[in-house]
Amino acid sequence: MKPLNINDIAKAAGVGKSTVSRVLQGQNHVSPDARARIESTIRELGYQPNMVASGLRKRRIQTIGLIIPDISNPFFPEITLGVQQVADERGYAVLLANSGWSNDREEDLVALAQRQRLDGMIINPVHISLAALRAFGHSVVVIGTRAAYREFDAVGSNTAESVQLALAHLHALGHIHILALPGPRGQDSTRNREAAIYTAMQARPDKLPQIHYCEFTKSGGYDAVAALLSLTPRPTAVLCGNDLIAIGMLAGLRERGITVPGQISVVGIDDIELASVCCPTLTTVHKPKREMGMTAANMLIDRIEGNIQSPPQMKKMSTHLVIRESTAAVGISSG
Amino acid sequence: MKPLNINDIAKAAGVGKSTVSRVLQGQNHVSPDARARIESTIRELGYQPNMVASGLRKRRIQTIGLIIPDISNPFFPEITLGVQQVADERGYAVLLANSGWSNDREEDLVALAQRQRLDGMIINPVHISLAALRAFGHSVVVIGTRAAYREFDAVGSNTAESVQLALAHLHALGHIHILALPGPRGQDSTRNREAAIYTAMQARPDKLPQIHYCEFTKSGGYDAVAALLSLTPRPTAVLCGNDLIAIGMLAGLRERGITVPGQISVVGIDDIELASVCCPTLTTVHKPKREMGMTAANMLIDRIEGNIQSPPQMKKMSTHLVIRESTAAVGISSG
DNA sequence: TTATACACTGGGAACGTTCCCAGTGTCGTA
DNA sequence: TACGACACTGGGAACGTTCCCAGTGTATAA
Repeated sequence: MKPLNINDIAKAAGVGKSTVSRVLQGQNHVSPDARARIESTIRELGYQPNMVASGLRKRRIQTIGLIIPDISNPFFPEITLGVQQVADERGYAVLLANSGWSNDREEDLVALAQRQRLDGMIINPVHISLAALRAFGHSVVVIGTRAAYREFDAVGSNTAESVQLALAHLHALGHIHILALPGPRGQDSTRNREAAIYTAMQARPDKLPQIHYCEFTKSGGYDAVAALLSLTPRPTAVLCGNDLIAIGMLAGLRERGITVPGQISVVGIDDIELASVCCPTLTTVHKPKREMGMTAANMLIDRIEGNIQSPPQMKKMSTHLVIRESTAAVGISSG
Repeated sequence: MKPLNINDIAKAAGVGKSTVSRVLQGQNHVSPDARARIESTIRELGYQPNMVASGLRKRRIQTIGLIIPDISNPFFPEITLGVQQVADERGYAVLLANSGWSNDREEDLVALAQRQRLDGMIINPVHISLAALRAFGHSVVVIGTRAAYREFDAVGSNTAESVQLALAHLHALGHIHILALPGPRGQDSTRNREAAIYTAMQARPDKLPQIHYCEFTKSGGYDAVAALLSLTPRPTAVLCGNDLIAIGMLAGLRERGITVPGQISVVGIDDIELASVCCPTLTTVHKPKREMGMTAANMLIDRIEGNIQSPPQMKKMSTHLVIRESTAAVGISSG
């Protein structure tokens, strides 16, 4: 009924519980004979050590938290896979939670992580306060490049570079009237993208893209079509804050019979798998999502295991442009 | 340095630790005065109870496991969201792990769940043995409708119905030469789909679809195009085991200049979000993924909390056909 | 021979909760 | 007044590990 414990094994193997514990932890100072006897007993009885008890004593539960906004956004499963792969290799389990872009949920989840005494946490923060994040009291790695969180380790993609690549591509194709959809108004990642736009356009401030705000979702992009069509002169290209927005926009444009890239070029950011399948296939800026997850997990576990005492560092992964069908040179007929 | 514990709170509030514990657990037999003092002390000092210690004593850690093959398959994030929503509402956290379709990983993960003393587990099994699943020793809910696991609670979609709907649709459009891609050879879910095909075709066993095996992935569908083209007479329609296969097939057909649905009709199963975005948009059988996840979580937590003592039950969620652009009546020119 | 080092061993305390139980006080009723 | 019922209280044992430490034995060096 009750699962076996270390004493049962000790008795069955005719040794003390300390010796069993040493074997479980792979320590020395155990005679080959005792070790063999213990190991075979464990196998025979199918004993699985209780990590809850061990966690209580060691203050290490071999589990990290991963808090993301929304696992159904295809950007995040890739991050998750990267995190899990490394966590797994290094002996950690991953507790996954979705904040649903809500501040309250984010703070609740961090409090939960604290109660669960997780060894560390990787979070893609949306609104959460520094105070709440500090209260966690263990190592934290932030996903994203937001200055507000600079006191924590972070891994993100180079937003400035992504936006720069996308805009340069559109400029090279002759696009001057551009609409930018950097994300929802008032969110940090939106501001990052806007800032990147200004930086990229320093040389020609007269040709700044128009800005329109929308959610980071398919329907956000879909709804933005109306805004696009109300502008005069009508933009010939759209720079979308992520691929989901771009895909929503493609759907909206198709519905209205506007051809892409014939009448309007569309470029996304992220390079989710969908981007290579939608119609037309999407020109976008590739982010190394899997690698970002792996890096985050490695940074976190290095901290947890004390391999790093240095000040917090931010790793910016580099990005590259993937040219597909959704962009083309600005045409003569555009109306 | 060291986090607060229940004794610190007891001392600060001038009561015994038992009383604090009672407040934390929302029990009676605490005077309003003491309760108020304790609650304000907790808030003031920012105390978060240690769920590891509590878990050790209560043998309940308020965490369930979710083991799926691959979170990057868009079918699973939806399941995950459903599970998490319910788990969250009912006070449980979710430990997520990917088996990567590997038997060894599956067994490792179940052993991990056992060591972590998770309260229960939801698993979409691929190959895992009953023995390994039984060894877990806590409640298990299986995702899928596979007979082998009938000793556990299960929630799945009605495969027979899905296949029946898809085939009926193709028949109604006049398709007789059909290729079916039920999944990878030798996997139970593949066999389920095949069985469903035979059942659906009982009335006209002479017109059984051709069968070709492939992975449940985009590239599985992509590679299957070659097999499709080698058949004579060439099938006019393809029934794909899931939407990813269908989308891979669409990509492969487009590359070879074969029009869909002009020359070949394609139908999928799952209705992932991608299906409404790809080109042409995909006719498919809708599965209530989110609801399946919610149901699984509710069944599991009911078991954990002992609300159900009844024999294992299987819930089959019903499905429905979503007709989009990828299917049409069989044409005159098909070569 | 003796001292020192070190591999090996097992018992007990500690981790932070929850639960059991025994003890106090108050109230209503016989 | 005496008594049971019951709200409230706090101390100690228990959950299953890990770590500390003291103790044994053996080999090596002086």
